[in-house]
Amino acid sequence: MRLPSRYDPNQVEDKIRREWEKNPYWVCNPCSGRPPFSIVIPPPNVTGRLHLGHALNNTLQDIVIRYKRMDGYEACWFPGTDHAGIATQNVVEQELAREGKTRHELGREEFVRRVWQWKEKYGTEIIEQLKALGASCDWTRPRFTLDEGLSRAVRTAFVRLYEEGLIYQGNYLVNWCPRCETAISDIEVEHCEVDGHLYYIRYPLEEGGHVVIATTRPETMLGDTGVAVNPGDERYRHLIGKTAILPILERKLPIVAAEEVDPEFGTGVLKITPGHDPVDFEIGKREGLPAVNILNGDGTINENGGPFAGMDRYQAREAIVARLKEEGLLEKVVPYRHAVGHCERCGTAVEPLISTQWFVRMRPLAEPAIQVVKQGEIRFIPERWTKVYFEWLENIRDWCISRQLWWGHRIPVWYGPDGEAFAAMDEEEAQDKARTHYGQDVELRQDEDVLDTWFSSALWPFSVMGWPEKTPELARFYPTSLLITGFDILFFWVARMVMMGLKFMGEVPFREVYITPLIVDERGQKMSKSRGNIIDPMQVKEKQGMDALRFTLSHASSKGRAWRLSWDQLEEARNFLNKIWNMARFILQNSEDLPAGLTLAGRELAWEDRWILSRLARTVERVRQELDRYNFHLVAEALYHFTWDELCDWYLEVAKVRLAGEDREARRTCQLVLREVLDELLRLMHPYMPYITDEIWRYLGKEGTIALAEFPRPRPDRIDPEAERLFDLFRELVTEVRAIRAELGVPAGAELVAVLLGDRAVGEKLIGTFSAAARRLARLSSLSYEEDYRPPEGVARGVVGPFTLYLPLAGVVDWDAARARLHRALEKVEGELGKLEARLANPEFRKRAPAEVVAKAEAEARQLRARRARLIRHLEG
RNA sequence: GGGCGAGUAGCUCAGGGGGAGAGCAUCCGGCUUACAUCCGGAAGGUCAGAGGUUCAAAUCCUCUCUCGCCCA
Repeated sequence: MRLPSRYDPNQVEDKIRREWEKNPYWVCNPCSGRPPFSIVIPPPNVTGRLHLGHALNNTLQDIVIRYKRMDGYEACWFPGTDHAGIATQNVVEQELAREGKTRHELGREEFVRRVWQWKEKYGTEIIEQLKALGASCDWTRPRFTLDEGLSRAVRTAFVRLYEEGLIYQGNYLVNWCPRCETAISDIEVEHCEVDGHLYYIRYPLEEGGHVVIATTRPETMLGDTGVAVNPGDERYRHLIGKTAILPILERKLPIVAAEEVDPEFGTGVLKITPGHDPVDFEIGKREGLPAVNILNGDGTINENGGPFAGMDRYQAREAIVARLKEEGLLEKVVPYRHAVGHCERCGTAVEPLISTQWFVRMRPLAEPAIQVVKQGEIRFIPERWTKVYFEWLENIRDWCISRQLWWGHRIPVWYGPDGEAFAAMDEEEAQDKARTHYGQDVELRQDEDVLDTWFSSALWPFSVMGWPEKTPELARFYPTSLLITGFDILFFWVARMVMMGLKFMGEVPFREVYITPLIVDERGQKMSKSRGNIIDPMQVKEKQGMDALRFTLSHASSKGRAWRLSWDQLEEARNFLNKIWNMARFILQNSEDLPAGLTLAGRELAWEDRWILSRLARTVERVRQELDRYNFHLVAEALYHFTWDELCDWYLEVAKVRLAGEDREARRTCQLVLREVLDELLRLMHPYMPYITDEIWRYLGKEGTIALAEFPRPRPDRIDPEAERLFDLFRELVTEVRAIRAELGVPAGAELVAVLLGDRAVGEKLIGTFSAAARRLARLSSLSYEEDYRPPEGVARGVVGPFTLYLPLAGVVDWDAARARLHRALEKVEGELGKLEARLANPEFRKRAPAEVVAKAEAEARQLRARRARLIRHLEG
């Protein structure tokens, strides 16, 4: 068995992946007897390529699902993709634009066909990348939010909500994106601070004189139908009930009182534009002021804009300002920074616009969604997200679900000749309903609009399992066990799934929600194309491998909202993989001659065997515990520490003594322990680093994939404090010798004699057990315990636990350095002892602190005093 | 305006009542046949600041400062 001395993930990962794909390892069986554990994937957009956000949450999902699968659960991870209405339509429109065409030229049917083509071509790319990441989804059941079954789920949900009065149509002010030419929901609007201007405009009064009104959007004055002041504002109270004249258009504007007016803003007088401002819309409704729409869907001024009709909204702004200036009605313009809403998808400034849209009534759905979390039926991790969830749901507004797009679920509503609406599963059913309503057959036409993508996503946890059919999957795997996603879609998706799950399934969609942080670059900035700071997961795969990426990403589960990723960290993970590879290589090479069928049972273990098995048992416990708490980073740390600092740095080094020794049986025992530890450690690490562990697993001569092997179980019988104490002493001895050598400038090759003095029983046991190992690791020609030792001239002294260590070094060494070293050690001991003694001298401490804390402090103080005494003696000698 | 998060070694971050940890970087020494993607050693911190609670605070509470995010 010749393994390369460097681990090359590119050689391994694709090979293992093909192996996984040839076999039905991840296929789950809803009828097995195992306890179920299920996750639905946050469906990535079909427009997408895998980015680090995907890589992160899918790595974590995969870690959990692999863990549960190995631990005996029927673990099912449901995969799929999202049709992503606006985003996908946009990319296809861009493609058309390059051909010099628009979707309108193509027509709806042809355009939708183009999008499907696009989806077929690119929609699988991200799935391929997820597979490359190692995601062990049940790939035999991929779903797409626009496929036949899910479309049926969407129509079913819509019709039911409509029939219960939870969906309604209305003419309201919505957020309109003039570039996408569709309505979008409140949470699809991103507010960003923008440097603009505040324009102070004179509005003449009918009775003479004028009021000055400040606005950031002067073009909206074309839609003004009133003026408002705060009723408590002394300056303007006399104007209430009077009339102002709109400049340019000369419309009469009643002056009304409104509490909403902030006397501090601008001049304290507000123009009322019910057609283009949410606050004004409310005031207008209350005061009976008409709403005038001045905009076309593309952001140009419509026929209500008088002389400005046809201009773009920003052109119109300039033209209006120029005109006002001409007429002497512009008092001043001052720079002003304010928040402007932008379309989340395309970045265009959105316009509030009145239009007829479909809405979901949210209050009745939100209330139960709040309750289930309050009652603990769903738990957020980290817990603080619960509050964010509540705050949104408690202040929820109705959800605008219609979109003026062509790509998506067409709204299942048909209109009769008089505009009567019939929501139905299909046209036939709509006809039936219409017939009943009208008493005769009439011509129906279907609503042109499609539904917000998130409407279908909200049904995902049960629609992927076949709802509205009653399927075995639903019976077995709903509610799902866990959802892992980013906080950016807490409102868009998580909250809505809870509402819809409760509504249609009568049960929460998941028990736990793990919220991941956002990944940013090493300087803490968002990764973006424009910044050029993107780390591409597929590039990482090539350079360091997916296991390295996964291991690095698993560190992200800390407390913050943002987590910095750098190439340095990826390199660290790559080094770790190389370490694992070489550790395995060492074990394999040194146990090639191990006869099959030998086991550890009945063999007498060496102290170091007991130590490593004890450490491994503790690591297993820790890993299970932290995995169960989703402390992914602590698991990673435990794996790293055990593998590198305990197994490689100490156990393997000590094992070399027996491996190279004459004692055949001792050698066999050592080989068996090495194999045992490797076997168990690989299984323990598998969810984190599936490729390398599966590869090594095969070299161990195991059947099948490690992914279906048993996850290590707790072994309290292997925990061995006595072995740990003795081994710690051994490590301290070796470390002390090494430190003295290094600090005193002993040539690296020189072999030294070492003598220990102190507790006899322990000393003899230590040396009897670890003499050969200590000699090897500390480069000693001899190591002895002596009762009665008279140190010669030129001896270096050290302290090891309860022992004094002597290293005769005549002529080899820098004695000033030796003294300096002892001085530093003494200072450190005295510092620690001083603090400890002060604590112990405090009667309150003795009275109030737990007994074991006091006892521990006393023991430590004793040890420190002994250590100090020896150090002082050494300095004197 | 309201809320949340972060501030610990030069850098990236763990730790969250019993006295400070890792990786990288730095310095010194090593190709010791698993690994130089390595090995051994060292140096480096009044845990943002100020109060408080406690026998005991990086850790809990209050306030302040800096940065980031979310909601209005």
